[in-house]
Formats: sequence, structure tokens, C-alpha cells
Amino acid sequence: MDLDRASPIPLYFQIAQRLERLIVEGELRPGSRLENEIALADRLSVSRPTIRRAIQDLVDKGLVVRRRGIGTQVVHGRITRGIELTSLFDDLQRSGRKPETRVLEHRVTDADQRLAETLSVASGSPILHVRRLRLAAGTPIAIMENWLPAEFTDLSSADIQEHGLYQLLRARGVTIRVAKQRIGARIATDTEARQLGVQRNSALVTMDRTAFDSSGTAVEYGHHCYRSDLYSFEVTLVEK
Amino acid sequence: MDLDRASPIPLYFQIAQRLERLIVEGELRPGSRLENEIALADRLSVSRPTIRRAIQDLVDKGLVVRRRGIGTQVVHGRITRGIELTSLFDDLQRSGRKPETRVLEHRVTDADQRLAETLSVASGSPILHVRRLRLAAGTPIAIMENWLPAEFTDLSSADIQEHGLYQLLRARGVTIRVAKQRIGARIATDTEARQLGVQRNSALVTMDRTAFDSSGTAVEYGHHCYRSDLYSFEVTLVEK
DNA sequence: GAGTGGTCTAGACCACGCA
DNA sequence: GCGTGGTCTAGACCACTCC
Repeated sequence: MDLDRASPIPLYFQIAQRLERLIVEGELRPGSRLENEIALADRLSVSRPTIRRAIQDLVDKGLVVRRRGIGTQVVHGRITRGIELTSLFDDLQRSGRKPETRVLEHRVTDADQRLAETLSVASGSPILHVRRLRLAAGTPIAIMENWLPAEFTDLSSADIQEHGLYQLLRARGVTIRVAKQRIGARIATDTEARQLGVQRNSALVTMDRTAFDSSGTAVEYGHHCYRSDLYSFEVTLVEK
Repeated sequence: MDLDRASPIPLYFQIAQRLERLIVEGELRPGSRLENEIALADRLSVSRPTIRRAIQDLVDKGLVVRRRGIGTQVVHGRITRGIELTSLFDDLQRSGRKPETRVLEHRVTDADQRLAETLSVASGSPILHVRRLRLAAGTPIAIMENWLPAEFTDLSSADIQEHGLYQLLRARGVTIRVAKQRIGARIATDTEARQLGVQRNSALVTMDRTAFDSSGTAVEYGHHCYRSDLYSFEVTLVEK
């Protein structure tokens, strides 16, 4: 195991990556035990806290479980990617299915009471409202409605269609750091069914999200609905 | 801020709890900055790593964001409880709505290929299959199907009805540590609609889950479906 | 008693953001 | 240049599990 101490990538991260690779590639089998912290620290010539930090990353991902007096064991079951802080656009790009966006609506309105509260802006302040249809490989996947505060009202319909919302925000130096989501279900309206190319009264997965940037400010509220035959959410939970 | 150094509760946890209380009670307003690590450590007479560990807990909960050179700021937006590693039974008990369970099915079968793989047991080995209706304050909320490996086939229908699945497992010394869930949606079957007291063709939130104990062994697979008008899932995502 | 992870200390140096 | 968080070290003591 070769660590690069000159690299800007933290040692604990390099170690976590290597251990994760050993697990997903099956070299460390489910149920098997990892070397203990002291031995690992010794062998890699790093301090014990650094090793602990690396292993904690694996715990948070649900790859291993730890017990005092026992050791660290690899969890059974296949690895799932889990929900990440990316947009559907990123998801689709990564999975190689050609994403495409059609902007259905794009206009500036005034924030009503509820929305103003969600975005922590004054009631009545200008809000950009966009409604988009997302397709992958020509197939409609989702309808996405988003509301953004005043500083983003100049985002053009063409930009959004071309680059995706999160990419545009990143280009402006806005990084999403925290997102609070609520996942549910409902029946598609007739309009939605037509736009998504599904039968009337089909079930949709819904996701409502408020996203916050690195200063803790709300930068977006979104209501998305997905074809339930093409999309679902994965979550890995770890007991703290 | 009074820390109890004699307590078995870790210092970092005591500190995290107190900071969290300051935030949810509004003493630390959204957008405001926390004291820096050095000052906090000094004032509480603990080391800096201990303070860091406490603040990291808040970051993981999505309560604060941190930036190098800037500081630690409280995130805007209301606090959400988020998904936790508890059963719906626990959820309902905690929220004070009287939960009630009716066991609709309870029988031991043989594991088919797919289930055997999910639970990491031999194909054809005995499996306990239960199907339950969950109600709160007399209102049906969810239909829950669960499959458990051979060591739990002796759980009686009465026990499950009385205590809930997770409580029974805990009583046997089995603690759920990791769960991998997939959340989606579908249309209710006519039977489900009748049992849940909703109209035909209503939308349901579905959740498929594999749960693992503290040794990383799969101890349960569940397929649950919830009335979409009464239940949804909250997730808080934090950029790593 | 031996081995494991859990907590805690007291420092060090660095990278980043801002004035 | 200064203040912030990010990383890393080298130890210490403890609690728990198993033999």
C-alpha cells in the first residue's frame, strides 16, 4: 500500500480509498476482519488517529462495522451508491445516459409567504421560477420545478437548458453544502402524465428539497417528480 | 456550560448536545458564527480535537457549515429530524400516536434465489415471512412485509404483534447497525387499498430495506408501503 | 490477561480567506 | 499578516470482549 505524503490528498483519505477498493473488489470478504488500528498504523507508518479517521469514513458509508473488543468487520450485502449531493443531471451524466433538458417555464415572480420563509427572503421579493422536463436517452424521467432567490433571477432559460442548475451555481462560486429533502409519492396530474409519457393516474416519486450553500444560506427550493418505474432513492443508514 | 467529566457520556457528546440545544432554541441564530475552536477549547478546558469532534457531529446533522479562514456558521432553515435507524413502530411511539399492529400473515417458507442472496443464506433455507398492517390512532398507515433468516423462525405471531420486530431483535441481543434502503413509489393493489383504507389506484410510498447487525450480518429484509398522504421520508445530505 | 476499539490530551504545521 | 479550520503526531488511559 503506497501512500503519497507529498500529495495534497490527505493521508486518511488515501487510506480510506485503498481500504474501500479492497472491499468492493472482494479482497476483503464480507464478514472478514480488518487489521487492528495499531497494526495498520504501524505498517503504514502513520499515527493511530489518522487510521481511525480513515476507518470512520468506511463506517459512515456502511461498508464496515466496529465493535470494541472484537474488531472491524466488513458488512455483507452489495455496495450501493446512495444519495449524494448532486443533481439528477450529474447522476445521468455519470451513468452515461445522455441527459437532455427542456425548459417548460421560466419566469420571475414574487415570493409568497411560504416560499419566502423557505428561502429566508422577504415576502414579495423577486424569485426565479423554472419548470423543466428531464430526459435520458430520449425518455422523459422527471419534471423539476425550482425556485431561486433574487440574486439568480438573471439566469437565462438557455443557460439552464444547456448547463443544468447546479453547474450554473458552481460557476458563480456557489457550492451546495447541505440539502434537506423530503421523499414521498403522489398520482400524476394529466398534464404530468402526458409530459412524462406515462398512463393517466400513474404513481410518481416526489422529492422536495431546500439546498444551502457554504455560508448556510438557502439558495434553492425544488419540487421534483420522477417516473416511479425509472427512478428511486437509495439511502444507507448508520447507527451513530 | 457545565461539563461533567465524571460522567460516562463522552465530553464531545456533551458539548455537541449543548451546542445543538443553543441552535434549535434559537440562541445561536441562523447565519451567526460559532466561537472558533481554540477559544471554545480554552473556555471549556478541553483539547481542540475534542471540540472538533463535537462540531463535526453538528456538521453531520446539517446544523452548521464550516469554511477554512471563515469560521463555523449556523445553517438557515428549520430543523428536520431526518431518517433514523428505527422502525415505524418507534417513530409512532415517539410521536405519541398510539401504534397498533395486526399480523396479516405469519409463516415459515424456503428462501428463493433472490432472497437467499439478499440475506446471505443458503438458497432453500427456512425463512420467517410476516405481513403486518400498522395503524396509528386507529388509522391504517402502512403494510409491512418482512423476511428473517432461520434463527428467527421461532418468533411467534403474538410476540410480533405485541412488541414490534426491532424490539424483539434487541431483546435477543441483535442490534441493527446498518440499513440500506431504497425509496420509491407505486400504485396500490386493490387488496392494499382496501387494507389501508384508501381509494383504488392510490399512490403508495415504498421502502425496501436490508438491515445488518453489529457483526455485519443481514438480519432482515423488508418491503414496506405507506399511505402517501400520511407518510414521507426526510433526509439531510451533507457534502463530504 | 490479552486484544480490541473509544476517548482525550497538547502540541505542530499547513492551506485558505480576508483585510 | 492574521485568523480560521484541516491535517497529523505520539502518546495516555479506559471499557469491552473473549479466553
